[in-house]
Amino acid sequence: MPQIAKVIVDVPTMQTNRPYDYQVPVTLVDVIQPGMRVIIPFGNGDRKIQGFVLQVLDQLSFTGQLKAIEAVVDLTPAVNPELLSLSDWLAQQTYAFQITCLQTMLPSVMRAKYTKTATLTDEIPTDLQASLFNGNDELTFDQNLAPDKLKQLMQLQRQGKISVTYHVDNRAQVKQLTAIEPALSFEQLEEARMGLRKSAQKQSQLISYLQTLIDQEAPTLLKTILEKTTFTRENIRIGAEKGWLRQVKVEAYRNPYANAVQPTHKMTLTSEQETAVDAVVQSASTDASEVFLIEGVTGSGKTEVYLQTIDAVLQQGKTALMLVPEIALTPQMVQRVKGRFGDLVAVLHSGLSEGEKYDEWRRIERKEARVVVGARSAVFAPLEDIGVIIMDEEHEASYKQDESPRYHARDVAIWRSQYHNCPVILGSATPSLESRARAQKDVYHLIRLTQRVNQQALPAVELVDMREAMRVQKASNFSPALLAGIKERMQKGEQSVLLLNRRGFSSFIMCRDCGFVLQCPNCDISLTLHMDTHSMKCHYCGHEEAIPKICPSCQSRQIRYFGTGTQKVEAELQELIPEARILRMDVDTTRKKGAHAKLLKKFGDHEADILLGTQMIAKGLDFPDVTLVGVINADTALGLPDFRASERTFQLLTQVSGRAGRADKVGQVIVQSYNSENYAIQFAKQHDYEGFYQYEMAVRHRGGYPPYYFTVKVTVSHPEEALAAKKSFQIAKQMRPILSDQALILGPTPKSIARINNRYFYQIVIKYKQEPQLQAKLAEILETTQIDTRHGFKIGLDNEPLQFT
DNA sequence: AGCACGCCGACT
DNA sequence: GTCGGCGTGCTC
Repeated sequence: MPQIAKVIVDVPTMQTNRPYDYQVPVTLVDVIQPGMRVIIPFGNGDRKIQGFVLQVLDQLSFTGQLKAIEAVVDLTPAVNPELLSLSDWLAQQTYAFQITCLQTMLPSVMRAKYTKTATLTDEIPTDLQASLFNGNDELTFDQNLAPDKLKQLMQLQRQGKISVTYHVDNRAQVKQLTAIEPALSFEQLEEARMGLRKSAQKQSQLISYLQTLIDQEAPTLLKTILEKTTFTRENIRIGAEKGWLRQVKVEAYRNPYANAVQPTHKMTLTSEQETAVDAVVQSASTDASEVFLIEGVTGSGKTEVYLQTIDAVLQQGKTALMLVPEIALTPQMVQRVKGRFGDLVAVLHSGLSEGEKYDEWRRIERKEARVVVGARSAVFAPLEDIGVIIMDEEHEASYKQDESPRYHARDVAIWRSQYHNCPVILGSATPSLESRARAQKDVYHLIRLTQRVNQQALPAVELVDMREAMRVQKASNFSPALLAGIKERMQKGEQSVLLLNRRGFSSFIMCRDCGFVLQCPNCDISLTLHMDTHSMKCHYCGHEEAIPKICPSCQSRQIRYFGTGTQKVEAELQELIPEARILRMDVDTTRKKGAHAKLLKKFGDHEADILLGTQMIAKGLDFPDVTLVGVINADTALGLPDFRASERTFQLLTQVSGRAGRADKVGQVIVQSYNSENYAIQFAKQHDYEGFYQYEMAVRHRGGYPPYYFTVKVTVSHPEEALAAKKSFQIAKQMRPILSDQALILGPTPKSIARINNRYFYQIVIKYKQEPQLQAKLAEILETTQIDTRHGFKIGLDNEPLQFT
């Protein structure tokens, strides 16, 4: 009976965002399964593209001429049934194309690359063949093909002198290594030895060696033999030639953590920790999908709770998924988990090469790894039979992807937990207001860890009012109190960590005579100074140019740096304390792979007194000799027009405060600010999350913000500002009639950076409580504005956006 | 996305 | 007359 496959094709547009029917060729009838990738002809020219099989049916719903599947890419489905249905839900939830969702769930190497080649089928003038085809009869189309050559090719195509073929390249390469195994039995080898000449010492040795390998299950890697024995490549080759041994290819995993990991052991739990573990494990064994919110002060041992929960779940024969913000996925963290569960752990994060990520993914897929630790996209790890999903630092904004599909890993985690009937742990010292409010309403189960494991008091936080400090001294980033603190630690041989809250701050260049600021030609934003590359860069579009020596506007030479970059602060501190050994950690010094870990190791080895950095130093670092944490500018985020500014400031301050004085030494925190009376700073000083939560909830209630309201953001962009504005007003007007009186439309307003990459952005934010028609209307708007994309419009939807600026 | 088709202005 | 510009529709 004829088989039909429903296929999602790799053409990310609104119109092709639906399954297409394909004939399954007889040869593939028993091969093709849902979730496999296939290569299919698509469109008029039958160009070859990749697609995902959704279902295989024996009935067809399509009445036209079917095309047949060309080939299968996978031997086993790349996407299992769970993830297939997750992709469907995700597409609905985030208004993204299903193909984009499917590709997001897989390692990037599994995304197809397409090439197009022209082959000569007829005689053409030799000079043309020489210039166009380089004398060959085949040519690959690519972007840098000169326009005139492209014209010539099109002409040839019209004359029917070339044929165009499409290729789908699969970049996912399995790394293979050569290994050997004995090809004969012990006795046969002995016989072979008899046939040798007396002088063939090495060959005899090889036979003996092979005999020792006979009982081994797996083939031995050639690499290992060459390293550990005296046999050479040539010896092995002769062995193979004489039929004593077989050379086989084995799949190798690129193991990014090949170096031995220190095993770590279970720690004794405090009674609070134990209660937490028990509650979750209890839930795991009842097949319920509860969400636990663990609100635990810094140092309360949340990680140990996670690890012991994972341990219990593994013992139930299930698997575990642990999500960590990218920035917290430090070598320290990985070591800790690997140390506990060894080779059962797969790690997924952006520091791995594409190939390494693919290998880790395959280890999970083949059930060799049963614990996955990773950043946001690890939430799609193909684990089966999940027993618990953990999300550490659940308040972190990096769990939300800021490109399509704009999903929040927390939502995906909860979806998967319902599929697997397993608990979710959301852990944080400073939970997001959304999660904490859900716990209040008993949607989540709240567990509070109030005791620190070492029973030590939280460090004292001292606020320094910079307005005051600046009155008595000249402008500086360092108050006398902070400087004194740093010097004191240096004398005691202890260390300091300094945080530069960089949000909304960076160094730019301004002319002191005319006030000219160097701007990006494509975006409405000033260029940022980068000392390491000696250039000015745009952080939005990547535009780069030389640092001007004279002002382009008034030709003055008085063009100077402004703002507070880490480099500038480092220079100032060095000047103030010449003998200080300072390590700077920011985007520039950690760009290279492994640089982050190297810097941290240096600091851990006491090669520096001071670690100076941006947000990235706030998370997860654990150095016993750090007894002072200084926050250079606590309140830059507070000035931003974002209702989450206070929450972010509170979270950041609490986070860094926890970095001071672990182990046996007392810690101190010095926070410099221009707004020390601000409630976020005050509650952070008191280490009072619950107080902050109550206060902030009241603020959100008054302003009508989440978690009291749901939000959705519509962004419209166009190269012409007036058109972008007009379209956004049109959309707002369409929305109004279907919304109830409870819903509010904010805007349209231009984005705070109105122009990015030569496009103007306008946005609308809809705040609502319950709008049954909203989702359908938004989907409809995406559908109807489809035509406008032809005229340069881009319309994007962001469900529950984290960025409002 | 990328291709064909079809309608208009500028050319051999 | 036709070549080739782009606007429009469609892809199982």
